[in-house]
Amino acid sequence: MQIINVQPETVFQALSDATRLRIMRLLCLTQEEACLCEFVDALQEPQYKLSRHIKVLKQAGLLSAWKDGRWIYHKLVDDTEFLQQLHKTILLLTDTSGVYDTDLQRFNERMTLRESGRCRIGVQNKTLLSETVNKQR
Amino acid sequence: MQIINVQPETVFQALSDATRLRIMRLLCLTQEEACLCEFVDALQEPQYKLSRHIKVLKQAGLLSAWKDGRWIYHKLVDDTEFLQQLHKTILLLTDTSGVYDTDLQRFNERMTLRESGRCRIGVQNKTLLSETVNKQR
DNA sequence: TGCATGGTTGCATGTTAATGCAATTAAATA
DNA sequence: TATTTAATTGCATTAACATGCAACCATGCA
Repeated sequence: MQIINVQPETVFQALSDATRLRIMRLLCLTQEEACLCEFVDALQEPQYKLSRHIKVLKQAGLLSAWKDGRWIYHKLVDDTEFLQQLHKTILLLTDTSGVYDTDLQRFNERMTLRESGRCRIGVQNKTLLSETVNKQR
Repeated sequence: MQIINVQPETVFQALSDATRLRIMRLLCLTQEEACLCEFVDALQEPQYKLSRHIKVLKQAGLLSAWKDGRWIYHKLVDDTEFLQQLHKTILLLTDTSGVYDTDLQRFNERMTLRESGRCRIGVQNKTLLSETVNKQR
């Protein structure tokens, strides 16, 4: 239902960005599904930035999503042998800088705030939100 | 001796180009080492173009090379579990357009021209060579 | 030592992509 | 129905990248 015709190079292109690799690594490690606000708190990156990176991963056929009210949960697509192998490969990346580990810790902490397995709060670090200027009228 | 500190995203960045994937796929399939002119005849792409793509792959720690006179042989680096897994993944890419297969056929044909396992001729398709303009004096 | 040849590279050009800001969309709730 | 809020997106800017052309480097051989 998802992947129709993604060029091989598009997949690797999607993985050629440090932030997108952090997202992928986190999902490979945890085998979880998560919404944008949880990614924001785990990676400590601006909401709009992660939103766009997730979009790229989705268009490359690497992620799928389902909607639950205002929350959209993202998870790995793993319905081909290629993708399963790719995930194994991503897990073998050496965490030289320690980011992957830090991301995982913050993610796990953030996951404790779920209620009955669902995200019920928004981004905790408010500085990472895009602000809407008060409309003067 | 080769990989010192290649960022994870640099590896995938190197694979995010169709031509570079063709080079990698060919080497994964054949487990061979080959010189530039052999790649040129196999992929039917300009010499300078492949030269630069091979350089990118080398800088990403994916290829290594050794010199034999005027010929330089390139081969896969596979001294880590990550790289071995990566090669498996590349082999699982579906050859939707059939390029990988065509490349392999032309490569195998080209390999029959080797003498005692060595390349002894240059690029066969001369239109793929960069030409030097005659110097007027 | 000069030439042929395998391979590399500087320069110019067009394209794609990442990011920040701020506005917008969409769904739940008061 | 107005407001809050999770998420997306248009716009502008900057940087990175692929490519073609033609010159250049480097090695072996006449």
